[in-house]
Amino acid sequence: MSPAKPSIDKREIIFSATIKLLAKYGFHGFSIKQLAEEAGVAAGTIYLYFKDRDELIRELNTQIIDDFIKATLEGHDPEQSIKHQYRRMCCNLWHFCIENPCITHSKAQFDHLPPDILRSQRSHAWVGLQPVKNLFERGRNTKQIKNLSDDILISLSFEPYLFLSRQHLLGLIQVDDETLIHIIDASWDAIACSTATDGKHNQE
Amino acid sequence: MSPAKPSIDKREIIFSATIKLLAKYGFHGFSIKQLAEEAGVAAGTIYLYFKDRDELIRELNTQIIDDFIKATLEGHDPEQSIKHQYRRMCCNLWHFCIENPCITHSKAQFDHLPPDILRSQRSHAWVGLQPVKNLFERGRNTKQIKNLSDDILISLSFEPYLFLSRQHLLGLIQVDDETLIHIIDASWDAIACSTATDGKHNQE
DNA sequence: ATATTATGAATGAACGTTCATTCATAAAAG
DNA sequence: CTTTTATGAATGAACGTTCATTCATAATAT
Repeated sequence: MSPAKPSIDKREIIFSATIKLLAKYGFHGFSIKQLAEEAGVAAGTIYLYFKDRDELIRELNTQIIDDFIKATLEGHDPEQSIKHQYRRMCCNLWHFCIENPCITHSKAQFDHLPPDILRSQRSHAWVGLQPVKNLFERGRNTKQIKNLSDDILISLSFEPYLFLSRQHLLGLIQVDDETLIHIIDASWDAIACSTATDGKHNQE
Repeated sequence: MSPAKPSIDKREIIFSATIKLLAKYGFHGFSIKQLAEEAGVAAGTIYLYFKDRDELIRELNTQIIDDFIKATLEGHDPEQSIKHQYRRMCCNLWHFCIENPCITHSKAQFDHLPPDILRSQRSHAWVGLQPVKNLFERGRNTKQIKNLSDDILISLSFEPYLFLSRQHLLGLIQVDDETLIHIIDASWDAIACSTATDGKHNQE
């Protein structure tokens, strides 16, 4: 029907169409034909930008991880107090999730790929998460954060936001701004050393 | 090869073969033919026990949820202290996860099905989770647990164990018994009211 | 003109599902 | 105790569909 248009960022168009479809249907019912239709290109065009289906999925995965990390670290300032940095990150992560429903739901699809892919995905992610590692390290050294490994701290602190935001987006729960603050404080409690005074109230 | 036996638990055999394959390959690369091979039955046999592929998936999903809930609540005693009940549940959940790698990995596959299926899955789960609701309610009333909704408390407390156990099973992290205790305490901190003395040390 | 970009019909592999057939066992008949 | 008849669990080749991928052709850009 519509022949060769100028084309600038067909690649991006294909990416976002993929995200949209993955968010909507998951890997079930995701097909190149459907993707071509959603993206408004011919099936063959996709193969001009990606070697095959798997490469498309892998590269999208990498980009989504980078987007999440970038959003989470936005405005990061290592000079500030640890709890302040942490709160900022949580807030960033939460808002990125609810402002980008398709990305959030797509990401969930990628979380359970074959083990070997998960491994490379993981090592890639940790590179970008260096500021988080630094934050945790400093927190452990100053006895503000529990003496647990980075992975465990991540699982206890940031991971719940992904789960919660997905439920929020599905309309299964409601999280308003005030509740979010309480959730952030709660997740902080999970990783923080429970000294008598941890500054919970005087930093509000 | 193996002739027509009376057949008792072919259904169970098919179930566990499905779990095994889902854990290994995910929904990608899961096919009826492969399932038949893994289960040691003919492709057609599967359709004697399940209407179609989707029904198999749905019923397996329900059974897995029930297994998780049953395992988590094992030995549950509403008479004991809230923290004691909570610790028991966490411990149960963790051990069920690491003792049943295939179920744990399979479950992850189901977590991201189409929204309408997720809804019914969810409402089904909450029925079995009544003891957890009761625990949270009592905790909120006695100011031992933060005044947050059940969903949010679940996300902050139990959900991380699924994520952690998957990583543990993949060999990406190591969690020994001592670390587990610290994780349980940490997840308790997330949902517990942070009064000056919350009995962290005198209940050990 | 030539090079680049896009197309979508064509292809064959792989898929879920069906169904005519087999056969070990159970029931009935001798 | 045989022999005959009936059963339905199990089979796997075959079917129609859908899929990812290719490529000859066409459109646009340089």
